[in-house]
This record gives sequence, structure tokens and C-alpha cells, in this order.
Amino acid sequence: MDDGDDAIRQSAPAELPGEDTQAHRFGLAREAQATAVTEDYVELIDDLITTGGEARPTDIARRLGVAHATAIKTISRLKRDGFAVSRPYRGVFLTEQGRELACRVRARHRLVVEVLTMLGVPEDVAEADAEGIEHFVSPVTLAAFAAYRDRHGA
Amino acid sequence: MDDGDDAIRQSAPAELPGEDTQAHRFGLAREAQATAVTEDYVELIDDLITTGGEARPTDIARRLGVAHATAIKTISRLKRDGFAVSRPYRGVFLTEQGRELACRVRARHRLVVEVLTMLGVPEDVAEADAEGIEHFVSPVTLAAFAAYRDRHGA
DNA sequence: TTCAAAATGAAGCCTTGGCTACAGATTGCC
DNA sequence: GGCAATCTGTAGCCAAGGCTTCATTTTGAA
Ligand SMILES: [Mn+2]
Ligand SMILES: [Mn+2]
Ligand SMILES: [Mn+2]
Ligand SMILES: [Mn+2]
Repeated sequence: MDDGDDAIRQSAPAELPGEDTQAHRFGLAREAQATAVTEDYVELIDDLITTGGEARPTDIARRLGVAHATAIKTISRLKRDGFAVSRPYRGVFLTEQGRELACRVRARHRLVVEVLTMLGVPEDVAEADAEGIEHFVSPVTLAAFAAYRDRHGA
Repeated sequence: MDDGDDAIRQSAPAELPGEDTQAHRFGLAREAQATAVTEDYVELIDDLITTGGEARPTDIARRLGVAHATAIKTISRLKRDGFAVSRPYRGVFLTEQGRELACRVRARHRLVVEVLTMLGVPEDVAEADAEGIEHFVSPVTLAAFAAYRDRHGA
């Protein structure tokens, strides 16, 4: 309002994307974030059942590094949302919907780790970073990753 | 407790990492998540100031796709944590700490987009996915990305 | 100078996902 | 069969990050 910056303002360097575009991108990231915990739980539950035969709340909590009460509350959301069922002292079980999600999530997790590793990231760091990254890899990017892996020796 | 799965249990297929290792990884992801919003805000504020001369709460909110009240509350956390200061109707300003963070965050954002693009991800998808991925790329992975970019044509 | 539009910010509500503390159920060992 | 250890689950607390509503301030144009 004091300095005449009209020229600057109207020739806006185009370094920033359009407002709507950017808002949409942030919105997508927020959506992905909202499902991240669900994805981690179903993947872990499926892993525990596959390798150990059962997935008890206590085991889930210990593997996630959270208090057991936290795990129980989250599991109740999983049940509410149709991803799991549970029988006290018998463990948590995935519904068909839960297994389907776990399957997709695990495949994505592995592909992300694989690509990171191919890019020169040490295995354990790749595994750690993938735990966060995986939730934000869209289907298109996932396809690009798969193509890259297939293109180059795996 | 009924079927004898001792053999299965003690020869645990080693598909899962150790409990502590896995808990640690999830913990790192939770930590990274906790700073994601701060990172997006400071990066955006810095962009707005650079390209438009000012960063008003309303502009920030519109670009993020959130209500202005949400932006204001988050900005107050930014101020509380020493990343920003603000003068009503004059916009938000980054502290030295804020600018430093913005700088790192922007560099990381760009490198992530660059690598995704090199991997065959379309520009706009790369830009969208990077908005989430960026927050989980550790320094080691970032270095690997930079090396990859330099190694191959950029 | 007036005044309507725009921006600001506070208040209060919600859900998620953390936590601790406590109560109750089950298991499995002796 | 009993009992201690383990597991489960509830209750209640907290902060973050969304939201809407409303009051107030500032701006800028007439
Ligand atoms: Mn994960
Ligand atoms: Mn995972
Ligand atoms: Mn981001
Ligand atoms: Mn970013």
C-alpha cells in the first residue's frame, strides 16, 4: 500500500503454483495422513498373524512402540471402520476389507523400500524412511516405481 | 494354546524386524509427522514473502486450503515455538530460525520432486506426492537422492 | 470523511492419537 | 484347584489440527 509493487504483483514470478492447485495438493497430503495409522495397523496385524499365528493388542502396541491402551483404542476404530474384528485374549483378526488393505499396503511398503535401496539408500534407513513415505505414494508414482524397478536390474 | 506351534514360533521366519527396531522406526515416523505442519507453514510463508512481499493469514489459509481460523491458530503455535512473528494486518514474518527451516525444507521439497521426476513420475503428480513424502526423507536418504541426481543427468 | 468490505482473532466444538491409572478377566503354572 | 502374572479394556487427561460462528479492527474506495 505504500510502495508501488503493482508490477511485481501482476507479473508474479510463477514460482508458486496456482492457489487452487496448491490447496488441492495440501488437501491430498492431509487425506493421506488421515489413513496412515490405519494402514500401519492393518499391515502390522497381518504380519503378526502370518508370522506368529496371532495379533494380540499387547504385541501390536509393543511393535508400534505405543502404550497398550493407545493400541486398543485404535483397534476399536479399525473395528468401527470394518477393517478388523477381535475376540478378547484371542487376538485381532482382519476382515476381508482389512486383508485387502494390508495386501496393498505391504506391496507398496516393499516397493518403496526397494526403490530407495536401488537409489543408494542403506537398507535400514530405507526401511525407516519408507515407514512414513509409503503413505504418500500415489498409484501413479507407485506405477512409476514399479516400472523403474523392472527397467533396471532388481 | 491348543495347537502345538512351538516350532513355528521359535523359528520365527525373520520376516519381521526385531520388536525394538520396528518400534523405533514407527517412532521416527511419528516424530517426523509431528513437524510436518510446521514445515509446510514456514515453507509457504517464505514463498509468499519472496514472491509477493507479504504473507497474510488469509493468504496462507487459502493456499493451504484450510479455514482462516485454522491458519491463525497454527501461526500462533509457530510464534510460540520461535519460528515466526506477526503484526496484525501486516502479515507474518519468519524469525532467523524460521527462515533457516524454510530454506532446508524448500531444498528438500525440490530435491524430492526432482528425483521423483527422474524416476518417471509426471511433474504434477511428483509435486503432489512430494508434499507428503518430503517430511519423511531423512538426511541420509536426502544425500542419496542428491548423489543420484548428480550421478545421472539432471 | 464515512462506511462497507475484508481481514483478524477469539471462542468453542470435534476427532485423532498419544499418555497414565485403575479395574477386571484370563491364563497358565505349581 | 488355586493364584499370581499377564492381558484386556475403561476412564480421563492432553495437544494438534481441523471446523464454524461471532465480534472487532483495519482498509480502502466513494
Ligand atoms: Mn507406515
Ligand atoms: Mn509400512
Ligand atoms: Mn509438505
Ligand atoms: Mn513442501
